[in-house]
Amino acid sequence: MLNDEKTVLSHECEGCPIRHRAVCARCESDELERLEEIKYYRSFEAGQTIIWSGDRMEFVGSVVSGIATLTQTMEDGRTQMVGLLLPSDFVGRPGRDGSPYDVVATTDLVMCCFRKRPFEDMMSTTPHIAHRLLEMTLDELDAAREWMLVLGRKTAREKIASLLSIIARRDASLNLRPTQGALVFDLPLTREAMADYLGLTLETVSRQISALKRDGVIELEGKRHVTVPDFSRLLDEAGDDNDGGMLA
Amino acid sequence: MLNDEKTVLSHECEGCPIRHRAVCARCESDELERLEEIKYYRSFEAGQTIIWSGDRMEFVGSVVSGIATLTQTMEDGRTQMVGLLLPSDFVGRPGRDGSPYDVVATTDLVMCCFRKRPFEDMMSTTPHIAHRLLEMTLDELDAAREWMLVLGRKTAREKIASLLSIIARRDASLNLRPTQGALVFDLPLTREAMADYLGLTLETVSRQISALKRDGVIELEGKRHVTVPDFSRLLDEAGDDNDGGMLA
DNA sequence: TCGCGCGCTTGATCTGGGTCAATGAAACCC
DNA sequence: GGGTTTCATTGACCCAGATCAAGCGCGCGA
Repeated sequence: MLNDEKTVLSHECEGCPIRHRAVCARCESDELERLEEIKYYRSFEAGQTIIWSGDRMEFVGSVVSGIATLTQTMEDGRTQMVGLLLPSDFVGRPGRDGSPYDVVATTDLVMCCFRKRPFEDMMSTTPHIAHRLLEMTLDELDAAREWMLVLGRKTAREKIASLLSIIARRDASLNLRPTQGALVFDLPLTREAMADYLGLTLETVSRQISALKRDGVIELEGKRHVTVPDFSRLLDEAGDDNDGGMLA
Repeated sequence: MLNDEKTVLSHECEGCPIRHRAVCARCESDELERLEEIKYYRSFEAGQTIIWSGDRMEFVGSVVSGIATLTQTMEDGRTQMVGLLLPSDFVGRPGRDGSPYDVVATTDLVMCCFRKRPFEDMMSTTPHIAHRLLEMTLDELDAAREWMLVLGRKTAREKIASLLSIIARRDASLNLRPTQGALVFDLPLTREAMADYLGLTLETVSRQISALKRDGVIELEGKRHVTVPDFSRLLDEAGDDNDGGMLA
């Protein structure tokens, strides 16, 4: 389903939404060149903090491979993850200097970055880049608000199912077992990181995963490898409206 | 405080971020005229639903007076408020047709609207309007993520204090009693609406408000009129970093 | 090969906030 | 002025999930 992007690539950068979704299809070649000039890659190791809350951010960019998280922490140590960044997700706040949360690489991570100042200049002179940024920010806002429902009103079991279905949707869409509609994927987060995302403790996460396994909603091989035999069942458990069409 | 609206109507519109923050300072006069052409006002009564989740939205705009909320509901009736719209807040998703949540007027409400299609056209030809939209969307995103911390990790008492401090900041900054740094404001929400915003029940909201009153953090006159004798005390209760500068 | 540490699981117990139910108190309307 | 409605408070009890604590299993370095 993403194959046609390749035809557009000319320079590939798998997972970079600026190039793929906004630039390639519509940019003039000199815009592509200017982007190319301010672009660079950075790698991070699992566990490394990319930006501390309050730090100046010198770049915007997007995740190419691996997982990053946005995390807020209270003085007494309580932490809440406020964003989960999977490949192709955008990081950065054009027009703002600081980051209001920690950005952490939870797995080994590669990012495709653009130097911030020149990127902002391009943005202000290239309407469709600005437009794409707005699109992406609206997507993030929708995701944040959906997550507010999860945090505020769902039970622990529903929270786990919600998280699994999000990861499944994003991560497993290519690993679909087409013969039977089962999804297979690896959990990219520790139990503790899941707890931080879900507003739970790691013990509760562990218990609820065990419960979902016991009830046949998921199958586990090792601690991280998940098979979802029936995705709509998982959506039911998540309490989501399941209009069924999603995997059609 | 909004009386001057009348004097201003032909041009300025108190509480409209498009005109005030983005357009007036930087727009050419023909842009102002075009905006004027597609602008209109709408009034709603307390309790009225402005847009149902899934509905097509024909306008974008901003709150002039009154309070609106964004609400998500699960099939079984659990509801979570995902946005609180005070005067000057923006409503709308340029580039998108439907609303993913209910928009409800919780008090009598006046909105300043722009017809959506022509507004989008203007946006794509007027970079600084697009830029302002991005700014506002980033603000909303920050607010949503801050609220995720509230929902996921704070206690009931901290949640109430957080909500009060947000309303105080927005609503009471003009009603400051300068002699003593006390803040006075009216709660614009029922206990139930507060509960929906905070991921609590209305009983818990009521109990915690009583507790804050008993402990002298707030004073109540009637059910809705609040005095905060010491704002930094309230911030402490909210668990927020209180760097003190806010009211300086 | 052993031991050590980290990620995870599971059990026992505790508690914050939910649930259910009764009462109070304004506002409003005959 | 009394009845109805809506919003809020308060009490008694309960339970989902937190907390505290004990192991398990696997990878890794010596």
